[in-house]
Amino acid sequence: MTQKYLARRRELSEQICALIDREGYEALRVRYLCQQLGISTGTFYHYFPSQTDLILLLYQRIDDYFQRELQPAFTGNEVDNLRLFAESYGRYCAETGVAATHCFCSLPLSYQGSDHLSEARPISQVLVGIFERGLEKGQFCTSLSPRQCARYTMVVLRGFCFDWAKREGNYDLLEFIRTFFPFSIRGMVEGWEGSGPSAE
Amino acid sequence: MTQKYLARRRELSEQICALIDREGYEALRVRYLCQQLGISTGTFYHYFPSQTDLILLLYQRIDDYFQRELQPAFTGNEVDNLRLFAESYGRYCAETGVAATHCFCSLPLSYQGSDHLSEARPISQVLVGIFERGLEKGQFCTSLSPRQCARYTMVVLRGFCFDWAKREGNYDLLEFIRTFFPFSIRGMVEGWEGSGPSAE
Amino acid sequence: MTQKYLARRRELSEQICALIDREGYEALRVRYLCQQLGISTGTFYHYFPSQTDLILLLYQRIDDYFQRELQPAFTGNEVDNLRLFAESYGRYCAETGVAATHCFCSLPLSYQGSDHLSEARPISQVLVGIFERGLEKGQFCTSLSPRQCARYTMVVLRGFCFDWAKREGNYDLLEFIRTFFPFSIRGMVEGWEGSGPSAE
Amino acid sequence: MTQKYLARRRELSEQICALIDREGYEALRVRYLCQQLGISTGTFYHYFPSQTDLILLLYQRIDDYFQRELQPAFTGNEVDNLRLFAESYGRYCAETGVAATHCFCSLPLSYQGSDHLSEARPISQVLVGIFERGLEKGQFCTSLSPRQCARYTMVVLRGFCFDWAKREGNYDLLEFIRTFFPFSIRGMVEGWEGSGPSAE
DNA sequence: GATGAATGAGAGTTCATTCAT
DNA sequence: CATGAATGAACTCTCATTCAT
Repeated sequence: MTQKYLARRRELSEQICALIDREGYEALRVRYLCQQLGISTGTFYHYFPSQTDLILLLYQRIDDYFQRELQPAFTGNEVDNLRLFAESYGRYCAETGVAATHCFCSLPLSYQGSDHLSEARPISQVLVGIFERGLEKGQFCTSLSPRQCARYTMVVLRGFCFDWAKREGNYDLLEFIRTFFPFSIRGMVEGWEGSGPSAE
Repeated sequence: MTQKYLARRRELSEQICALIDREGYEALRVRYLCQQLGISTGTFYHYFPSQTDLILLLYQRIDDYFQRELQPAFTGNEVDNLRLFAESYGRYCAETGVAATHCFCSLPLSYQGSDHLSEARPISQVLVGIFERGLEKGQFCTSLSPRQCARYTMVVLRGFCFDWAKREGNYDLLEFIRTFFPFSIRGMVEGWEGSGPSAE
Repeated sequence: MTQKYLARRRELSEQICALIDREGYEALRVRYLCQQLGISTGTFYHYFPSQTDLILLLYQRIDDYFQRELQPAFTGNEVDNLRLFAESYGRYCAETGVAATHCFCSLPLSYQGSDHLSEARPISQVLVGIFERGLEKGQFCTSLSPRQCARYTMVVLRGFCFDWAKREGNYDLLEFIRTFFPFSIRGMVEGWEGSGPSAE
Repeated sequence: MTQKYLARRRELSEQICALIDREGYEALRVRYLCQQLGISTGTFYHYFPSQTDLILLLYQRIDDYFQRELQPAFTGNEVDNLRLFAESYGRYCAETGVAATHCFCSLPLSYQGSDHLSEARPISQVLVGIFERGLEKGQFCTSLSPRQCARYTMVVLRGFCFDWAKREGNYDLLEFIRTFFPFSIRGMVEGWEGSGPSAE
């Protein structure tokens, strides 16, 4: 039954994500993964036709996180929301672990028609929303379109997190974001300095 | 003779770099690489004791580029130099190709005691120099140290280039840098807008 | 099922042993071995995680032989049992073949915590038992401990068999043992001459 | 010139033997050996047409040792000479090292018409001489021929030394020989007990 | 004589994937 | 639904040996 199938698949997905968080890339080897999950390789391929499906899991998870957990916490102040977004992104990476962060920052380009970097992805939509509303309300001050702002923000944030993962998490990612993200954004926000930490 | 050995090694290095530029990761497989170069695996290992030595090639190349080609072009205006640096970095990636860019942006962390992300690398030193002189001359306006500025700049630039490579080079990297790099830097530079292209 | 796995493993083990007996060292090369057995290398590694596991096969086989086949044949006369042991050891080598004999006489020292020369191995235990009982019953006459006697006996017997293998089995090992083993033992046994073949 | 060639070859031989004593099997790899000796592989092959020639070196050396150093020390008492021989053999192995001992005990069978186990080898001749004179003088008491005695003695001694090497030299070989060699020989010698150490 | 660059077969091992049960 | 035995191409790396210089 499809219902059952999807439920089991979701269950396995969660276990796999947890495994990747704990053990990183290693967990992506089918045999090892199956051992850890206590299933046969046959079963794995029953639910995940290809190994690369695993990568989609990581993307779905981050999208879910931002849609379900973050968006409800937003306030009417889009500048604050933006800061919240950036810090949440960093916190997500820090919690998810170096390995998983490295993984979804670097590995996949696009796979089976699904573009993981796409602005169509929910996480980008959340960000675009922030800029749309912020520009409307005059909280941001830039000639860029909301889509451009969102794109730029994602590139920078991903850069931050990937650097952290490449350095094996040997510094405080959240602190780094709090210190340097304002620099990246200041140019787009009138009076950002007054509304958050500043390096000056 | 060592002279001869080094010359041959350099010759092979160049061919390997060219191959990686053309074909990317694939080229890193020893057998394939040897086929393409028309040498035996024995010869390869004669010059490159380990496969991972290949990665060092990419880093050496970029360091060479910035030391030999860029630094002599610097002027007394460090803000201009910074822009030059960013654009050169982008141009280097664009010329080097998607595959090689992806390769040196993502793959190696550190290898055999040589930390490829280290601020000690020549390319970072060049950047630190810009900020040191710029701060001295009052061309920059920030409370961050030159090292912090350089670090931040590298993280952002790498983020730009890696994004471009992950999207398989399907947009103009240089244009992207010209548009968005000023945003990342503006907060550190008094009057940046007036001294270069602006998105406003 | 583990049952099935072990059965298949045993089946392959036997084929491998037979192959080693026939062809010796050569057979230890994974690729060749797989060809001969008509299995893929993947299958081989499924049952034998490492090539060195093959060596354990040879040791297990000889241990099994002495525990299952020889020990039940022992009588109350430990001097006779000792002779039986020596001749059986020789017969085992002769039947097993030059190649396998050379193999387990020379190659391995110790592997993965299992010491193949150890006095703890079943084959040594069998021998120690002979000397323990023989000394108790006064059938042997020596100041050495049972363990020392067993150790000495094994060293000598192994020396005999290894020599035979090194000479490519070009003489009758059993006859050699019947002729010379008494010399090695006589000093420990009161009246050995009367109880067996003598070179006088 | 042949003279010069042989001199250089002998010089290299000695360096190689020293190297094997120090580092064991490893030294048998042509490349490594050449590095250590400071010669090119071409030079090596000039003097040693094949790698297996190296093994002959070890045999020649032991033969030389027994001919030059031991034989002159012999007395008129062949029983003493036999003991001297056994202890010298052990001492030679102990000095030569575990690696070299393992090497010449196990590796080669026969090569290019030269049988390393042959009774024709000088070392065996020395031993045969002991038994020939001993039997003549009535110092030994056995029905075996001198050649058989020598053969048996070599097999036992080699067994002792190989065991020592296989256990990585973790006990005192000379003490072992002093304790156990008499057992192996007692049956052939009237009154051996009185003429040397006994385990009783 | 001496060099060392070049060779290339062959080593052990990994791992995503298939498919009969 | 689930199993896991079987596959086999591909991987990195080693090393004795040759030969043009």
